[in-house]
Amino acid sequence: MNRSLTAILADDHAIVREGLKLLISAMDNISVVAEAADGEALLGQLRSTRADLLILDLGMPGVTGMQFIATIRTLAPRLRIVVLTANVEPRTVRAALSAGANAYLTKDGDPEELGAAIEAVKNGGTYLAKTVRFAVSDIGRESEPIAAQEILSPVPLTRRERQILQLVAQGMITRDIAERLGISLPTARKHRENLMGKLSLHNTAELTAYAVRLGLPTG
Amino acid sequence: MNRSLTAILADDHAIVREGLKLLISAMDNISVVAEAADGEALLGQLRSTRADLLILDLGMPGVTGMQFIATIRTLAPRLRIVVLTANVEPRTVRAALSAGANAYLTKDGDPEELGAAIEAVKNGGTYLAKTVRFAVSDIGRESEPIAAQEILSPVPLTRRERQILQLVAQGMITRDIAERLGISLPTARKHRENLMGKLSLHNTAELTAYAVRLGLPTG
DNA sequence: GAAAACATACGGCGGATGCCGTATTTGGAT
DNA sequence: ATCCAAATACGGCATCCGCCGTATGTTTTC
Repeated sequence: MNRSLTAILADDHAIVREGLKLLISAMDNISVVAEAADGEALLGQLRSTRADLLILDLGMPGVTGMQFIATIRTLAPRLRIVVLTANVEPRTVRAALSAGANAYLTKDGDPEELGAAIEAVKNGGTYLAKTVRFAVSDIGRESEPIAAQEILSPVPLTRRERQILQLVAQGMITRDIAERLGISLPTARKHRENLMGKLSLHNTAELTAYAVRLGLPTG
Repeated sequence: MNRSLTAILADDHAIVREGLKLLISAMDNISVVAEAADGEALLGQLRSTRADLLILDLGMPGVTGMQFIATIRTLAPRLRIVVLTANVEPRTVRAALSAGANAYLTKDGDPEELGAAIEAVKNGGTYLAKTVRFAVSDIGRESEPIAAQEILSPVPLTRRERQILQLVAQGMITRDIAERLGISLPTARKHRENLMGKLSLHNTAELTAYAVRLGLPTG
């Protein structure tokens, strides 16, 4: 007989979180011992609570992309990380796995996948939602050139770049951003270009969509 | 003793829906009798199932803004509509209420609000999540000039405009959108311009931020 | 059946963006 | 003290965008 698993549940939507908690509680041998609504709270819970499993919503405020997963992986090497998100982009899936996630679930997937994922990672395995398996099926022919540089390095942003990303999320154009930060337009442009380069984004729409999904303040 | 309430649960994320179902099932005198993952399925359920209550996620595919609520209100005048969404924009809140919603809940709200909202609408009342009450509190001093034009008409978008808004939320530039929809670039541009005019948005960043916050499908 | 709304398509103009350079200054790490 | 990353600033060029027109066919609505 196995001992019971303990899980931390991290999702910024309290109502959704409550529902997930019930869903998990209905399973055998697993209990939710802590919850978090943002990245900072989650780090606090990880310090004060010992758990086997983390159910992590990637859309949370303060959870800045894959860096966050890598950080957790460093802090708690034996913690099993189950990513649960609405995002089905192949790049995100690969990045999450490279950063150290043990499973990747999508919110539109079958609820039974949650149980399957927990079972898989409990035994040291990996689980991918059916909706994203295609994302890694072609990893053999595509991942080689970009592996080390783009995926494993979760693109550390500088302070200025983060400030600009935040203002972009609020729907600002570069001219306004420059004014707000008290720097020249060319400089703001350069920061923005560097930012987009690091994130492999190629236009305003992609950049803004990325910034908003990170959960930055709703200007 | 009241008879038990019946509810239809509409949310495109199956896992979230399952959690919500458990959450609702834990309440007294209410049971989920049908579920839907998109607008079309929901309309089918409304035709074939008689229910007292609808829990509606505004981010669903095929649930095109407030027109959809108005449609439901017409089809089932006595149905109580509880909107449950991540969107906290005052305009959206007012528009949902104007279109006929009986309650407006946000996903980041306290789970107890769900019970409170159900209780309120059961008795013919209205419920607003704490996080959005400010949105209508100033309706007295602000609603007069814009009431008829902007609030009551929650800027009805055409089908094409909605399609384009959705693709914008995915980070597409106009050229790609035109190609995807099989129309010319000038046409796609025109639709986009009309869309921005209706929403009073003035650049790509604002439009994208708006679209993403509406909870449109994440890529 | 007439009127209104919608979808289609095109052109011009000015500004903003994406991408490519270069270069100086500054602050922190070694 | 030295080195390096970061922040600052500028220019050019092709493209995209925002805003302004116009126009025609289709669909919906009254």
